[in-house]
Amino acid sequence: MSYNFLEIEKKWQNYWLENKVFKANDNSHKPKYYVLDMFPYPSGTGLHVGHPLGYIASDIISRFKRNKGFNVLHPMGFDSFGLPAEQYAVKTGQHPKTTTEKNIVRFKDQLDNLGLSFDWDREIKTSDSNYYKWTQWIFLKLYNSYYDEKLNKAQPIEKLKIPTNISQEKMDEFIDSKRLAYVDVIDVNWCEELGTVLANEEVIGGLSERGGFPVVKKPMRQWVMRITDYADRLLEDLDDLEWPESIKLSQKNWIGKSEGAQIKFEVNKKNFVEVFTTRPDTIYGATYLVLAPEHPLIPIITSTTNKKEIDQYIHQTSMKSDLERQESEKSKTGVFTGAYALNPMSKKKMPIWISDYVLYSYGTGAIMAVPAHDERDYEFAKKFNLEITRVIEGGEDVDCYTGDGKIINSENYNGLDNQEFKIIVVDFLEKQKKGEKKVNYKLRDWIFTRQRYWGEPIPILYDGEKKKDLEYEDLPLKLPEVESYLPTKDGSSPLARNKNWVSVQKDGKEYLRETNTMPQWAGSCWYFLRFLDPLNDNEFANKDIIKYWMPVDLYIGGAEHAVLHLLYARFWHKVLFDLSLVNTSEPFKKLVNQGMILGNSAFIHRIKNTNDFISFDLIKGHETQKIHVDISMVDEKNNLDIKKLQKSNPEFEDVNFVYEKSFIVSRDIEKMSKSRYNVVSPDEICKKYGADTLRLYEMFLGPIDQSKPWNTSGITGVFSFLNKFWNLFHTNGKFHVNDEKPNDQILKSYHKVVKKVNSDIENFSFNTSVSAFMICINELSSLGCKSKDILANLCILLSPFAPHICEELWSLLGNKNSISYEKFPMHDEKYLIESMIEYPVSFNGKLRFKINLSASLKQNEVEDIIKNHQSTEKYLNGNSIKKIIFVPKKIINVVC
RNA sequence: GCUCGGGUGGUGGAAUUGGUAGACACGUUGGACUUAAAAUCCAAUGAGCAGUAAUGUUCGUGCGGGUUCAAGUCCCGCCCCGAGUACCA
Repeated sequence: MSYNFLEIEKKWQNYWLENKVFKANDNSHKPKYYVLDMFPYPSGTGLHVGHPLGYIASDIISRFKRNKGFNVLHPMGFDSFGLPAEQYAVKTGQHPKTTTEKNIVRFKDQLDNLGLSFDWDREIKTSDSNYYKWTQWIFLKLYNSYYDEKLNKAQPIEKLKIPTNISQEKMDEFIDSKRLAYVDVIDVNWCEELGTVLANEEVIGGLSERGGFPVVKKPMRQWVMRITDYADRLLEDLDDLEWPESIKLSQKNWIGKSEGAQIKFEVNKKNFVEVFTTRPDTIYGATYLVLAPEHPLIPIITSTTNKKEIDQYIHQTSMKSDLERQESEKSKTGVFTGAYALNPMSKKKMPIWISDYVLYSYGTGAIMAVPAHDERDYEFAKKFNLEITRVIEGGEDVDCYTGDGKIINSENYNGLDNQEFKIIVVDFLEKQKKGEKKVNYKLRDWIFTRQRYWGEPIPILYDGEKKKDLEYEDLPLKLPEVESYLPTKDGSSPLARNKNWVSVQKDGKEYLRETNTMPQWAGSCWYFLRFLDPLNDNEFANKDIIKYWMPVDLYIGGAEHAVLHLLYARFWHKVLFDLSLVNTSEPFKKLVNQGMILGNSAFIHRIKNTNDFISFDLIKGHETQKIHVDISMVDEKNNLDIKKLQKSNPEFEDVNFVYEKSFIVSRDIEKMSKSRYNVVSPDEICKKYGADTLRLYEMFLGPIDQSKPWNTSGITGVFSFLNKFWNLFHTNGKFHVNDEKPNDQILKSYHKVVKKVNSDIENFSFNTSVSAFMICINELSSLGCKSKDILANLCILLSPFAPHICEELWSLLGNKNSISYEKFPMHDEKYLIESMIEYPVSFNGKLRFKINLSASLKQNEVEDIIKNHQSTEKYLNGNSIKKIIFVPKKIINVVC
């Protein structure tokens, strides 16, 4: 008989909600702890079993910290602007607001069913105008700030020193060129299928991150954020963060700092080609230059004889999409300009070429090619038969050597170490005014506008080309109603359809509104600040409250946001910090990535060009096509319920199923999603086993940061553990405990689990804590423990993992308060040492114990325990102890 | 290609960081209860060999070497899988 989890769980969920048990206090004498989840996008499918993984982990930490005496803030909200709601709106004509709100209700309900300890009084939605008012306000802060190179921080635009004696127009231009949010006509990533521009971070291998549609480069007028000014600080401050190394590394790579030199190559008296290189030491091996096809110098220096060929080449490459450009990676293409430049060191004449393997967007858009020591240059030189000169000794067995070595073929400098020579070259060129030390970044400015409906409107007005920012009183600038949410192919925003909204009178003047919207990342750049003070009408959050709670002590979410959300949020936060609006330079102190829970998709196979579906066991020799089927149509042994399938989908009524005994499907592990028909909802599990079981099971599945396929087969083990726990303190269905003092064996078992759980939670090793509980309950069962004290402490210990059952047992013990703020139990070292010395490690006549001393016991106390323990006697074999040697923290040698 | 992770029973995964390898759970097998099934409980369960048995013994953490009294863990050289990234000069 299982305990009545349905009744118990509902009861406690209501109790927590009604009594606001998890309400965080903004001024408390307790130390604070801010636990944050990456808030979800409320999709139409609701939660699947993968979502709660991170939420359960953060909830365990929240509850643990509460029991440890911290004032815990654990809020939740919704990142409710975004593409899917809009795409759904385009399809059905329903307002995205309506569907989003419906989805949020469903999400909240599902979250509450899991017993998560959120402070719902602080709920926020990014699409709520009370929220995006402040997103717009921060946007204007960025618009009205510039980066002061000397102070190395952002400053209000009023402090900017503007050159005098220039026209008003020039002045405006100058100011605009310094703003952190600025407008520029630049080559952007245009995705026609999505009808919008995308940030560099949202393009992966020439395809859109969302949907995988082709992206082309196209010059457009866009709002851009000057994130590049922060490149160095975003890089350096990573060192102090407790983040997974892999995430730090991704951010480092994305920022892509490289140190080298910028060198001028003279073409004629008037013109020179400037290049960036990290290898100035190879300058004697630079035998030609290459310009990107977009390079502005090309029309100036090209000889008339080659003009036709060059124009054709430039035209060709401009037609290529990013994807096509990458595909042609293997074979290099290019044309000769007919012009030459002078190598400032070797004084040799170098031909200038044009090729698309040089990117205009990186460095100076031009390179000095050193074919002997750079693989791309080598390939190009081979193809076009250009000179290859070795200038570094080493790698004789390869055609192209990229390592270090002694300098050769470099006139007076031969024999030097190449790293040494690097410095000499830069010094020499600096004196000649032909070059300088230079740092380059891969990071580009953040393209900020989207040509979409369902996002924050940008609070800017236009009077022709002249911009005017809205004032505080004008915020929020609410999203207008439009006839159609459909994006346009020409790149204008759906907001432009509402003509009444677009034209506006202000101070007796006619203006037009900006019609683009902000990207989805905008709302999530600062939401963790709004949670601190969500109802504040006068500021985005009160300064004292910010000072109390920030930074976020623990941030839990998926690793897929490594360079998107996490980089943008850090950038905004640093701007707010520079403007003294927040008190920390980094928002998230510790970051933990939960792994993804994958789905176990099922497939049926159609024989190509027929209407026959063949069972997977008979598939050999057939060419087939895989089609997803809903996993609810399939049993554990991979048998397909054909009737059920045909009933739910009439498409399959007229097809022929070929099989022997039963129709077998094939399986594959994939990301969980509606389109793959492999979604498992937590609701069914909660109904069948309860939320406590689901919580424990998800934690038991494996290490929190690991991705793993969902598989329900082991859930009975966790479920029966909870029942054992319940039944241990029940006799014939009645609650049954006693006041007896627990014996040593019980205490040993109890202290073992206390220690394990304490250290495991700190290390995010939740799977092993669950195991430790199971062992403990098994041991206590066989020892027949019914001790009141033990139960009380076990309830507190287990409550972060399985809060409902613990609250119930806690109240059965006669307690009136929620368990949520009870003191977390601590272990007694004495009992642990005894169990550790039961298994000594011995060799060479010495008896050794491996004991992890955690300092609460003194050395002589440990000695006494060892001397008096029965198992010591057994291992000593009649010898007596002469000496006990303590090696710090690790092994104890007993010499006999 | 480069950069990170990671390879342990039939499965998910433990192993106090160099000290009993396989905790815990699933699965499987056998047993108890039951008219029967479900549920529950008990026992066995890395592989091999010997033994009626208790037990003994050999092999065993992707492969090949090495360091050490002792290696899943450290070092060297390979193989495979996963993730990220991609002409960044």
